[in-house]
Amino acid sequence: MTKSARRGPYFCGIDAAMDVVSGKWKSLILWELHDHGTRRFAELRRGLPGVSEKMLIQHLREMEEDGLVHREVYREVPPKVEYSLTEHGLSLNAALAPLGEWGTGRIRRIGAEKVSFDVAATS
Amino acid sequence: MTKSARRGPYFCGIDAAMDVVSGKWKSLILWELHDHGTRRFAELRRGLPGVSEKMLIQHLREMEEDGLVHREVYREVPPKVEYSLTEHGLSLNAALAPLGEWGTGRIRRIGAEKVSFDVAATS
DNA sequence: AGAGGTACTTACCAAAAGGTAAGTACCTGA
DNA sequence: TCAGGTACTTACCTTTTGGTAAGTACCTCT
Repeated sequence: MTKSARRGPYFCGIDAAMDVVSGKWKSLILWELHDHGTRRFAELRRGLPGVSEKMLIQHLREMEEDGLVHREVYREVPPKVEYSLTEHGLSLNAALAPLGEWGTGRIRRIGAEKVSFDVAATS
Repeated sequence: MTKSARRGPYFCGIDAAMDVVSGKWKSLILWELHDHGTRRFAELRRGLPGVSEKMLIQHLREMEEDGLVHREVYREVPPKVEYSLTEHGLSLNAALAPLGEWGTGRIRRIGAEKVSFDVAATS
């Protein structure tokens, strides 16, 4: 009855890697966590302008299932939960670096804009 | 009136790269073209078990628009069209290599299966 | 007292992505 | 003559993905 799969079968390695990275915000979450080391839920939400809370936890849960992020719950009130990258999350991020450079080159080529906060924020 | 966009705005390079690679078969098309240098439409279809003709051309057209593949039409009967990677397609493929290796490692870790022809083929 | 913050969860809805199956026009080989 | 190949195109439908908005429970600050 799980709605998540992400366990193949796969055609090749790229196929398997894309499966865990595809999702509107996943690569951004990866970057955000790599950049800050560890982040709370609300910090991530603020760091990803435009993300909905629903998608944010959905993605975080899937990435936890896939062994990319670690979720540390502090049993206090108000609630505190910290997210960080696991070993596999870190290596995935490293593997994404060349792709990021290629993308930066493409942005230059086509003259695409960067997302600005006023574009991303819904209010 | 074009239904395709893929022109940003983007949060970062990975975002921009993912935009042109996301699509069920795109990375596979990239690999297939890199592997064989140049392929005809029907050769690609046979090389990607399970792909529908609709998605195959849709993806090929988008990748052509994005400057990743070159489409060479030979005005003969029966029709002959050859697809190959452009300079940018080749460099994208190179940038995907580390991701492919990471994915191969993940397949090993979770013990995922490779797609077999009987799984992929619809008839 | 009331606004706003913590981290979610849930129901409902819209848009995007992808699949099926048929049609087109012309050719080759059995 | 008739199946099967070439490279598509089109209409229709299902599945997947993502967004909205509300609710939960408890806290701090003004």
